[in-house]
Amino acid sequence: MKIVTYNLNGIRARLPRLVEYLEEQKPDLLCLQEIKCADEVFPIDDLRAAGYDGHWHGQKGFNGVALLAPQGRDLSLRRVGLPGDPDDSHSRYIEGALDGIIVGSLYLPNGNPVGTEKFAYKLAWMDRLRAHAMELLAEEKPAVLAGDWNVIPTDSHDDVFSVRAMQHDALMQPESRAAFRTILHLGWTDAIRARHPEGAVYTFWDYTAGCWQRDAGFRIDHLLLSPQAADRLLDAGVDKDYRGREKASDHAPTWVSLED
DNA sequence: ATGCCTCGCACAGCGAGA
Repeated sequence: MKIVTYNLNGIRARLPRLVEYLEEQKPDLLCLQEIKCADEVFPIDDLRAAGYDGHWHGQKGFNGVALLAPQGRDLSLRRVGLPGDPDDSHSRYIEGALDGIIVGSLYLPNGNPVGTEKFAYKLAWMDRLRAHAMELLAEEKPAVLAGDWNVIPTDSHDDVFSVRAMQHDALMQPESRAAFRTILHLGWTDAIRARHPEGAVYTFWDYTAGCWQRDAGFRIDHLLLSPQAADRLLDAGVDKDYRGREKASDHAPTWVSLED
């Protein structure tokens, strides 16, 4: 079972890339982020024509998350929105289940600039995610928390092309990393690092300054596995070549394969 | 120190991204 997380940076601008991905990779479950559209203009007809269906939680212009699975598969919707703050207006979390596996698609706040209310919002959102991640573990089922976590886990070149270039970014701050580690240490497994303990595995390359061409990327799209999911881990990786195609997102699809 | 590029919005540049 191939589960993919893909930050699209606009589902309408990326529709040819997305349909191509579905046809070429045939994922069992796709977690989307930054769809950047209101619910009523989500291009569900185009996705159904490509053989997929799903659930989405949109927002005009910004954010937005979704879950897709092949038509005919029983993808159920468990939750829209992250619990813990009824006043939070950002569409950043949606959760479903397929074949007994719980899957959350999350778009964690970027948090820049550091020292502003945006950074405080990021940390508060991460604390809400921690609480929900605990609730999920208590179910003792296979679960995957997949998405754009907007955290570069370490200073290693395996995670970031240049510490110096990124050191003041919200993705690299000790507080962001501590919150990420706190969630991991509840009992979640970082699927990419479980399968690739060493070596650069980047998931994002900025559009500017020729970052893609010189492989100046970093790792911020993560799939975290509950113990029951980690027991079934077969492989994980990044479908990197989609980043180099025409009208690409600045993120590459990142995936995990679980034993059926 | 800022722009680099790209998106959506709305139809001109601007906010946001990371």
